[in-house]
Amino acid sequence: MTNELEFLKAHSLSSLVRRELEKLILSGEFAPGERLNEYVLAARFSVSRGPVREACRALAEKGLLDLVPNRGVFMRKIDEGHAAALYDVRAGLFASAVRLLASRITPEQLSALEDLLRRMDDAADRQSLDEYYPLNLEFHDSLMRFAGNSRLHSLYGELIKELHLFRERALLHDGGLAVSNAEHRRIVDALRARDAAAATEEAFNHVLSGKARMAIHDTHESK
Amino acid sequence: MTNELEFLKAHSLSSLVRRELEKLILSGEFAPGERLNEYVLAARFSVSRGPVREACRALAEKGLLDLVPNRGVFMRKIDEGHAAALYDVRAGLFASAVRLLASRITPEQLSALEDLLRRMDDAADRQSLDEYYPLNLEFHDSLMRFAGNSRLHSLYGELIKELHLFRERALLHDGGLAVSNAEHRRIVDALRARDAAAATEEAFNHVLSGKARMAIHDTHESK
DNA sequence: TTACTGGCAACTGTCAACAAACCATCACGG
DNA sequence: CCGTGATGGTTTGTTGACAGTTGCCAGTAA
Repeated sequence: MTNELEFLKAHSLSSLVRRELEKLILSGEFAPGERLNEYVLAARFSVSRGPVREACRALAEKGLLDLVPNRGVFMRKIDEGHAAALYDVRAGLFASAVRLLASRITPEQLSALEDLLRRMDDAADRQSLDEYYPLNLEFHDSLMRFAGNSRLHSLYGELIKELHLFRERALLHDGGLAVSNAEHRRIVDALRARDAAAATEEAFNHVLSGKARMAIHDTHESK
Repeated sequence: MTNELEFLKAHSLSSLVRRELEKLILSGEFAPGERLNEYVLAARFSVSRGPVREACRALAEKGLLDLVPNRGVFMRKIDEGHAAALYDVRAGLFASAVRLLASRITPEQLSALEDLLRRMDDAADRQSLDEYYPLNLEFHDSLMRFAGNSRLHSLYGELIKELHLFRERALLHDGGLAVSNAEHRRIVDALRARDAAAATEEAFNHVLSGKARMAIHDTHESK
């Protein structure tokens, strides 16, 4: 039995609302560009508008919501250009984590990654995106965690959440699974060899390949 | 004459307080770990506690303040471990920007960078940290801007602000100026050659050299 | 029909007050 | 003398209400 009172004492109402609202957003409850009514949200969570406002401000700061003065909060609408930019940032963070990890990876971490590789191979053989997807997520998250830099890890997680807002196309088309996992394997191989430069390169290109697989075109920011 | 009403209409009180509070924080007005009284801040800015709370939440989200439930907001205290981690993230973002820039840099951008290099050389010759420091800042900022990814740029800026909280030691000791600028030059050389891999490597190592110059030890996160 | 104006409804921005939590002080008992 | 528990003041968390702004819509004139 989880004691909810204990949870309430540790976290304030604002943070609870924030967590709940974030879940709603990521679950696709609201359409992109849709306006969120503070009053309605407050009623939905049975709190006053204060905590709702604070939660919205926090989520806007994280990039999940747009804030327009005197107009309200809107679901962030991510276009191709933004998604492409986010992918580039993500590639940089991922490559950086892999680079750090190359010099300090342990045998246990290596075997954990190799285990994930095998399971992803199985899923790819079966063309099962439903199996592959969570494993892929865990693979990336493990790498970030192993890098031993919590800030890097959390930054990456926020980026992933933000990218979830952009879901216009399928994440991977069937043929991509094997290709994607082959890239994973090259990263792990470089890590095992403790070749920081090669691992960095493979990691960076892996994310950029993912961007290409999503058919996101690089609209170079004009301004 | 700047019309202040126009400014007030565009930005809400919360955002004004936030901006002002950020300036205070970065100017070193408060000691690390010091507690900020919401009521006092509200009185100082002649507003109610609401906007102050929202501003504090936003700044806490950005990593400048610590938020403890039922206790209040505290100046973020950055220890060596955190600073080291931030430097690693910064290295990743910087290297990533340089990598992106390598394939699209224009002659105008190159000559702008080279101009900064020359001026930094002058400052280094004169051992003038006061001249060198802003130029160094502008050099890094220009690179991030030229990369053409606004998200990368703003993320980097926030990281720099956060690192400002850690000011226990001098930024560069005299001998470091020439060394630092030599690294800058290698980055620009690689960019001119459009050698993405080399530029990435130089950029990453430049930031890590900066970390070493600050004598920040790498306390590998235990957990 | 189209463009403009005035009023209306809804919503956000801000404030002041209430309730709960925390910290320090001090009295009391072992 | 030290540990324990009560007590008061201070500060945060939350609420409800008020004021200002925005966008919509009807109505009128060209």
